[in-house]
Parts: sequence; structure tokens; C-alpha cells
Amino acid sequence: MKSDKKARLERAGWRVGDAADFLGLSAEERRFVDLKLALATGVRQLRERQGLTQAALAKQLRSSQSRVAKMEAADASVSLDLMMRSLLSIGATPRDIAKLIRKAEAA
Amino acid sequence: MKSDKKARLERAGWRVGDAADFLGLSAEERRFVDLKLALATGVRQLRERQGLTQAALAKQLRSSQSRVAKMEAADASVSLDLMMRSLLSIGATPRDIAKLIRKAEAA
DNA sequence: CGACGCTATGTCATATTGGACATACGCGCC
DNA sequence: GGCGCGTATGTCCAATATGACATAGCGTCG
Repeated sequence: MKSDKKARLERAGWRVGDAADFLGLSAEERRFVDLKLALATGVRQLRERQGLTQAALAKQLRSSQSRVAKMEAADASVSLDLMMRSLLSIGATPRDIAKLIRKAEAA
Repeated sequence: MKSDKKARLERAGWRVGDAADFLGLSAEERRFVDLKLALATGVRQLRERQGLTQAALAKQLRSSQSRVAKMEAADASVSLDLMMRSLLSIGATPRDIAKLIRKAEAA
């Protein structure tokens, strides 16, 4: 997916930092990012709680340490898919995930 | 992301349908799919509740009708990112989303 | 000071996803 | 039957995410 609406806006001829950045467009984006942050935090917590290193988790996911790092940093280059898979892989239940998401309420 | 662990397994030399399909590997996959299904349902419900057609929502998302259709069908080619963005765009709060996810509990 | 173990960041080539388009399906209506 | 409207499905090419790798930062131990 396009993890960056920014890029799309640019392609569409907008200058980022424009008014469009405020009027609704980025409101969603903000919430989306908050959500990602909440999940990222969850991943780190669960991972640490299980005494796993990023490398170990990466192996379990058939991914790489760098991706796990980026994931926990909620880097724009990682998808929710990867985060969810990670959470599930690390033992989170839908209920746990729901809890994490509710923490993004503030926005 | 690789929406299909299946594809990856194949690349890795597994035959899908193998034992590996059972021992843990697909357990997560299953949960992941259930989660996607729950969100897909949520998208459709919210969309309909707002009296929007798939085309209308697509426009709002700057996407296309076909993608919305696939999304609501939880097609393997759509990412959670797109679903989440859609949910947010359609007015779902983190709380709403959390609720949807909890519905995936059954697995 | 090294060396080590773990995490962070940047960059590629390659795999996956995205939007657009065409087209098919289903359904109510005339 | 033939339309119109909404949804489903399949296929392209462009856009984005992924794993791998290299390398840098950081704390701790000796």
C-alpha cells in the first residue's frame, strides 16, 4: 500500500505543508499513524516480555532484524500487515490487539 | 507485504498442503485471515450504514471500485493498511476498530 | 580501550500491493 | 427482453513493502 499519502499528494500536484495537509486529509493520516505507533509499542512489549531479541523474533517471522527494528519504530516503510502478523506470531490474541488499538484513542 | 505465507513457503521449497500447513504455521495465518475478515465486514457495514456505494467510497479513498470490492471480500491482494485507512476514512474510531477485532476472537 | 551482543538506520533488488480498466454477474424495473 | 445500477473478478503496469546486507550507535564486561 502507499504508506504515504504524502507521496501521493505530491504526485497529484500538491505541495506538502499545504492547506490540504490540514483539512481532513491528514486527520486520518494522523489517526493511522497513532494506530501504528500503538501496535509498534505492543510488539516491542510482547517481544521483550518473552525475552526475545529482535533477531530472534525476526527469525521466527522469517524476516530480518532490521525490519523488526523498523517495525518497532513504526517506520513508514512497514505495513500493518507485518505488525499484525508479528503480534499474532508473538502470541497476542485478538483481544490483546484490540486493547492496543484502543490505546490509540487519544489521537 | 507478502499477503501469502503460502507463496513464501513455496519459494522456500514447501509443498502447500504439507504437514507444515498445520504445525503452527497456518494457525497464525488463520488468525490473520480471521482478523482481515472481521475488518472487511466492518468496512462493508460502515459503508452501507452511510448509504455509500463502493464507487463512492472508492472515490473518497482515491481508490477504485474494484479495490473496495476486493477489500470487502477480504481478498488476499488487499492489505490491512488499506482496510484500516478505509475504516478511518469512513469514520470508524479506534474503539470501533478494536470492537471489530475482538469479533475475530473465535478463530 | 577492545570486543561483544543488541538495536538503529540506510540501501538495494525483488516480491507484493495499488489503481485503473474491462467485463461479468445479479436484480429490480419498464 | 433490454436497461441501469451496484457489485464481483481478472488482468495490466506503476508504486510500495520486504528481506538481506552493511554499517553505525550504545551499553557492558573484561
